[in-house]
Amino acid sequence: MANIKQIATDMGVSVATVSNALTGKGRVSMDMVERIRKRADELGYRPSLVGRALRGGRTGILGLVMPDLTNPLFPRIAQHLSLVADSRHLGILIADSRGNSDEQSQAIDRLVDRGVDGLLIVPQKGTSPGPQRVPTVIINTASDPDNTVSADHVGGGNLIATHIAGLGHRSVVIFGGDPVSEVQRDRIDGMLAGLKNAEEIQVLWGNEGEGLGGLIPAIHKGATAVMTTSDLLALTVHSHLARAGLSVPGDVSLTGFDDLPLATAMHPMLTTVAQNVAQIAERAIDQLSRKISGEPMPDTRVTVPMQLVARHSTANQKQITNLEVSQ
Amino acid sequence: MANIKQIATDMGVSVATVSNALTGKGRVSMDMVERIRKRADELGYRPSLVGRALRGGRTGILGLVMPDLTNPLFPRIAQHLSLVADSRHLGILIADSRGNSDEQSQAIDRLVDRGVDGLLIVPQKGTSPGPQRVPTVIINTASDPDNTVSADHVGGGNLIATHIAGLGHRSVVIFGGDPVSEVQRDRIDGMLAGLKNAEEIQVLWGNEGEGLGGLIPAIHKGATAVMTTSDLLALTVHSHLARAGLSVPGDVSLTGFDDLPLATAMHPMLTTVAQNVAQIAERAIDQLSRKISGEPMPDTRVTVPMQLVARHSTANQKQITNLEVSQ
DNA sequence: CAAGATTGATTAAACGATTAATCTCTGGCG
DNA sequence: CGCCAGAGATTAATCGTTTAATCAATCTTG
Repeated sequence: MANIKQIATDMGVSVATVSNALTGKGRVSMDMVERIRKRADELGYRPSLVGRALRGGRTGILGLVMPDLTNPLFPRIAQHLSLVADSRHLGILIADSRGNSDEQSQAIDRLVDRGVDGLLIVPQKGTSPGPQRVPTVIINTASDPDNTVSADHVGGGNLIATHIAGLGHRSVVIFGGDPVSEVQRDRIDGMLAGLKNAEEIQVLWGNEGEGLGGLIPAIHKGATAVMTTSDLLALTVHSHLARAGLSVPGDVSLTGFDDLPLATAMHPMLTTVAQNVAQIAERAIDQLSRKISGEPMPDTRVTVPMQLVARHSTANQKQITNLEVSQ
Repeated sequence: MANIKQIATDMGVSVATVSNALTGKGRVSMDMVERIRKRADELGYRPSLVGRALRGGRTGILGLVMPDLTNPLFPRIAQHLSLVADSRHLGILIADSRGNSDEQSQAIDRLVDRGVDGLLIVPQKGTSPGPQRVPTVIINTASDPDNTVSADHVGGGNLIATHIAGLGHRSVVIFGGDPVSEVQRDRIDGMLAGLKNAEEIQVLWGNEGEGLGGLIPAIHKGATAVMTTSDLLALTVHSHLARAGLSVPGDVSLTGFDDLPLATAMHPMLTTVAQNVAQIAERAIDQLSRKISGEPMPDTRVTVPMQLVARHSTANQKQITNLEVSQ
């Protein structure tokens, strides 16, 4: 591998001059700059980022800590983070927190040992990592303390609930996966806010088939819409409705959350709410870069709006139900 | 941050002695080793991996190149790779190849510039990256050239086809997403091999709703099972069958591939085939580490068996169909 | 034309570790 | 007593870069 010394001896100048010529700092004649650049190109010279890191005290690498990634949304975040990082000439080192907060801090330690300049943390459900030895930005849990970049889960809940209310639904079931998750609680809070004119709201919890017992009875008692806190949950609900002979959206409207790939694979395609993952990634890296370079922070908590994706699993409230309700 | 020099002056010895004491190399008295270790602990000393990398020529970092990750399997691979890497004291730097092979080589360049010791590449569909400047292992495309670690897609296809054949199905539809994908072609090859006693096999291609036109007619002509090359595809097929009034597995058996989270969220739960992602990750990093350290390679291509996950979307062939066939 | 400013380059230290080569003892042995 | 071996430590080079300090030569200016 060609290094700066090689170029220097080739051109009969000092390494300092080469460094200055290539980085554009210091004072070097136009002529010299050009010749050095040329030679560097010929040799296919690539500066050693390791050498640079040692001297400069910055590796240009960000650490990304993710929880157990059963949630299909995380990879998309990772993908966009990596895209944005690239464009800023940063690298991303990943670590897995394996579903518990002990491993989470170990993962963080390993990243810090490797000399990352900052940390991006998607925290375990229900935990919020304390202050770290390096600049840190938390992703995606709006209820967390400062230094957080997050989708507006409350706003998203509100958005989709308003959609449902606008279709005339007055009796609604809300189905959540896990009460420990701040994200899910936020979403439900938003839904409740958006449903303030509803006549009957029932909140059920449970995942992977549990807690579905209350669903069918609720519908027979007049509920005309089911709102879930995740597309995966919506799929489960959909299957159960189908088995009970209830059609979507004919008999009951159904909504998800996150706009996962399965939302368009289902039939009818799922009405859901999408996170602007690209923007979350961008803002997160923006914030982190600012912290690293010690710039003043304009706002310490950033919230990115969500977007309603209306598809075919929601429809106007049926007339029959209308009659029942108006009795 | 405490460094080796700090410890050295604290103890009144040279940095070389400290380094030797902490790494266990060179000649240092027991007594000295103990005292140095103690002081290092007190200071919370962590060696600078950057300094070490510069001197040693190895960063201890592996680059992971992933294609556009709409495929929900990739994140699981990434997760396990990160786990295995940890246990070997390696780091993983990620890069996204954004769906085309140009960006893929740029992503590789960036990783190499960062000084990774080796590359793990999950290639774009239909492309196979040529030889690289650093040791490389390709993941998950068995039809690729050497240096590949992959699930046995052919074997997996065979496995699930044998399951279907064993249930008495003789007329089968195979549904693939994208003929460009080597992986999917391998899977289908395996299925065909496992169905050699079948009487009628129809292969259809298409994703996101396309190509489904031929499905219902095929079933009315006597097909009793549909096999797909992906769980996502299976979900789409399932919805279409339901709309046509056909039940799974009552009227027709259905299979997926990969055992994604949605496989258990569906109803009935999907019979599918699972990749042993943990083992793939382990073997991949094993191979790569060997290449990096220049050890002789026992086998250049590694194949990891897949596993049948029989759930409730497959059942014995119906009697009615039996009659039809036996006419 | 002398003093000071400017330009273009060099020197050398620094970042944090590893390691080959060297040095200084002490003890063993003939 | 003299010599050698080996233990235990040090010295100094090295990895590839950046950068403050310095120097020599040229240009400006009163």
